[in-house]
Amino acid sequence: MSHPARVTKSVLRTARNTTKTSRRQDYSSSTKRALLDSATTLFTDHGYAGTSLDEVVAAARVTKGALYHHFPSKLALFEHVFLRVQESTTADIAKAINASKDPWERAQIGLAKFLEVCREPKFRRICMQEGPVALGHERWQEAEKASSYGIVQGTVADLLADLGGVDQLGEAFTAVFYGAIKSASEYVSDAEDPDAASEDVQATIGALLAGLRLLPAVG
Amino acid sequence: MSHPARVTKSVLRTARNTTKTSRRQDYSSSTKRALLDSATTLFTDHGYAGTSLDEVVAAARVTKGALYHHFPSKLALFEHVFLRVQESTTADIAKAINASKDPWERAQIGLAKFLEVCREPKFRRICMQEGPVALGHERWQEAEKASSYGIVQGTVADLLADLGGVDQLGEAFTAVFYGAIKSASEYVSDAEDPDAASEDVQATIGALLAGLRLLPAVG
DNA sequence: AAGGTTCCATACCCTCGGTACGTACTCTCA
DNA sequence: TGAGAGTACGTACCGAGGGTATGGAACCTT
Repeated sequence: MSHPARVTKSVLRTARNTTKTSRRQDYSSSTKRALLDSATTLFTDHGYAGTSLDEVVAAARVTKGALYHHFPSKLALFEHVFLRVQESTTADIAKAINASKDPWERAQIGLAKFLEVCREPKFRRICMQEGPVALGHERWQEAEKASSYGIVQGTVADLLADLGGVDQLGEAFTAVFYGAIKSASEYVSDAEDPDAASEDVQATIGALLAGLRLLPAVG
Repeated sequence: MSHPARVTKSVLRTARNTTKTSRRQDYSSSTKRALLDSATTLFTDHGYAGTSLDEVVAAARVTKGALYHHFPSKLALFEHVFLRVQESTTADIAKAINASKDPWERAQIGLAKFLEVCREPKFRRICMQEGPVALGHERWQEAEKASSYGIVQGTVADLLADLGGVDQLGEAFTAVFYGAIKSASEYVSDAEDPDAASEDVQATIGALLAGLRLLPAVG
């Protein structure tokens, strides 16, 4: 079998391109990307246990030999998919947040953006639902702390600093708040009118935070 | 093979017991319970995908014939286990809550109790982690609404009614609040000092609710 | 251009969920 | 009270799917 589909990317590069990637490497990375892409859509649609490697390699038009050349196991394949989705999503949120400097506004923007990306089935299914079970709770939490949770942590820290004197509750507050917005995203995604639900949820969380402002001493 | 282990329950009943269960039914229900018990511990320790039916039947000292006589599939077995754990847990919480009449106190008691039961690996693993993936998000949510979520919904409704005039946010608020306490339970369970973490978390949620009280108009 | 390496296909193995069927035990009823 | 019926299993097997061993073709190196 020749490789008609894989050559696409390499022929588009000019002859005087200085990058030293060989044709062979182009083929390889292209099939790897094809595997990751098909795996992403299949995992999104049928979950981790619900998709067979035969389906993945068929969709990528290769065989299991190719898959096991690039990934040591099904779990490793999922982990790559997971990290890729998580990374791109986190980057989106971080970019949106950095549009402002005011901690309360940043929190508001971040929440809205988070609710938005959570409506993408890819992120919901792979990162929120399948992730913890497939990777194991421990590994999943570790990855979370480096991405979404990390963003919330920073945002919340700024929020609490703005209030002053509640440092000792920071960790607990972050955990609780993170759970709240995750659940909020589920609520929005499942709602028959997601836009209206999104407004309700943002109002609710806004109310909770506003109430926090009125308290003289939280700790 | 005789059934030395299964006879235990029936011989304890007195001879003049009026219940009309036959010896055969005793055997049957005993093996079914044994299957559910071993499945519960194995699912708790290794998750749904991580436990094989061979392990389950070996632990229950029967064979797959017995298992498939009582349950049509592995998933059905898990669902029985799931519902059993969920039901007993929900009953515990409901009982604790009903010790008081004041909505704010009921919420506080319920939260404390919820944080407590979530520290049991059985409930955490089966109902919180494996449940949504194994049963499917839809089926899991349906079961949740009839148990833990239902309790929270009632408690929150009383809370908001006490505040007055926030009916339209009830649904969204419940969803957000439920996510908050679920995440709080995780935080407590994973903490190196769960008791201290539990206090922090309860203080945090208490602060959020207290802030809510100060708001003139939430909706 | 010859050898080595990378990349991938083919064929096979093993675990595990599920099924078909046989059997022993028990309950019912004549 | 014993014979038929039905229940509660055990045993043997199948197929799907994750994983491996092996071979070969294309490519890079020298």
